[in-house]
Amino acid sequence: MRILHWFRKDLRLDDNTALAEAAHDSDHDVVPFYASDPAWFARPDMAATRVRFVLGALTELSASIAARGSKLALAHGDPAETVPRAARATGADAVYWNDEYEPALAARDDRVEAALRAAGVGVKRFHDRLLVPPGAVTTRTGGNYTVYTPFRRACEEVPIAEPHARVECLAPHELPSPRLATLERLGFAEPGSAAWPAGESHAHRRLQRFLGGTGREPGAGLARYASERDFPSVPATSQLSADLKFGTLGIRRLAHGVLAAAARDPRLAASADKYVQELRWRDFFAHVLWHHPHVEQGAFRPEFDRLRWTGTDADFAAWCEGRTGYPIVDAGMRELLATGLMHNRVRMVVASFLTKDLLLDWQRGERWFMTHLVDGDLASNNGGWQWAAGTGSDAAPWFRIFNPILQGMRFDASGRYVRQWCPELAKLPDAYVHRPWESPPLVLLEAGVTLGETYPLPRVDHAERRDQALAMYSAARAK
DNA sequence: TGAAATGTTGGGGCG
DNA sequence: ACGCCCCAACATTTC
Repeated sequence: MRILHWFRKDLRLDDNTALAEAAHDSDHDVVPFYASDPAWFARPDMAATRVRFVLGALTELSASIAARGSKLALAHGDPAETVPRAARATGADAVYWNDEYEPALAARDDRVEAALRAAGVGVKRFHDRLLVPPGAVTTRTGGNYTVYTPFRRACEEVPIAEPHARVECLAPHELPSPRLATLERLGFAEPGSAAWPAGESHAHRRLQRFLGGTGREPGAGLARYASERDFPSVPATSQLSADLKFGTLGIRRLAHGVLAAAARDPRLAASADKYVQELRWRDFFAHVLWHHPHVEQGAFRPEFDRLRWTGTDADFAAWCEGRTGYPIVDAGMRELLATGLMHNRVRMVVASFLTKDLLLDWQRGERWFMTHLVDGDLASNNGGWQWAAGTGSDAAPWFRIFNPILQGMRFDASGRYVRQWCPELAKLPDAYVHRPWESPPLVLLEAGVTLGETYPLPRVDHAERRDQALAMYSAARAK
């Protein structure tokens, strides 16, 4: 029996559920196939940095498949046509793939499955990308969880599956394996951010570095995760979000890697526990989107669709470009443009600032993030924004408003992060680096800062906007 | 996975 | 010695 494995956002040979099952069921007669879907590239919020990441991951995948005596078959077009065509051309009895849970992708996959079945080709779909698939945990009354903590507790009762072995044996075949398209051919300009080394080997390298396996970076990553993951200038995070997004790393490989590291060194236990909890937020938001697809269009709680946002386009532009005059906010927004990532603590700060200081619709921020994040994921990004805006299922209370100065002083006390991304403030003393406008004129002079020229004056008064935001939210709830 | 406003307590200065 | 006030430190409530 021959099986076509349809690669999608699982661009790896290791710990790949559908691929491993296909290798098993077919006795290693697996044809590897990637269908590039024009609808995906054409999404209005698609980011060039993500397209580039996918192309990089495909390049490596294609090479490692070639090294195993096969080749990655490629087709460009609607998968409902290209997948059945590829199955027919290669004489496959069945097509296997790992499921996606975004409503549009799930609907597309249903169409592909129907087309395959109509053509007499079998289909098997697998859960792969989450620790716990949607629908696998239910509340006592049979509903789905909308609050994180009970969700997490329920998920903790479900054992994390063992990673699947890397598939080493793939079948030779006659399907076309054209050269990969380039960014330009796909209609994207080279992004301004530096490229993330993409592909399975880079993902594993990042994982090993996070776990401290190289030994070259003492105290790197996991060892500091529990205590320092909230400090944006400290490299205590895994940097694996894009690898999880595009499947260059399997979630079981990651989770078991972290847990095994903690088993070897008990000092890592707290960090490992915390890290898995953060992975469960990713699961949580995927489940919320699956069960409540309306969150893609608006607030989880409909009363918050009535919020009357009063911020201006000029405010939005200042936020996007990192010139609000609040250093921690500007640093984060510039990090996003320069790297395609932003530290999670800072994501919360800039999201609070957009909604509650600039009084701008969280959906504008959501879209901006999607068009610039290399790890941009509908469920996680939407969930994060709804959390910050207070409109979500298990959101921060709407009246929880971050003070960007206090957040800066608490999580970037040394100012290292702000100085990295706002170098024009580098010479300001720690005491003023998060509030340059309160700096004595002489101190500004010595630091070479001219407010309004070398660095913006604060665009809004935080205390004032805080009151306005509270009034805005109260009004929406009262109606 | 806040922050600000408000309330309470207790030590010390001082008449 | 005593009461009063101030205010820092901490706790609680409110947004």
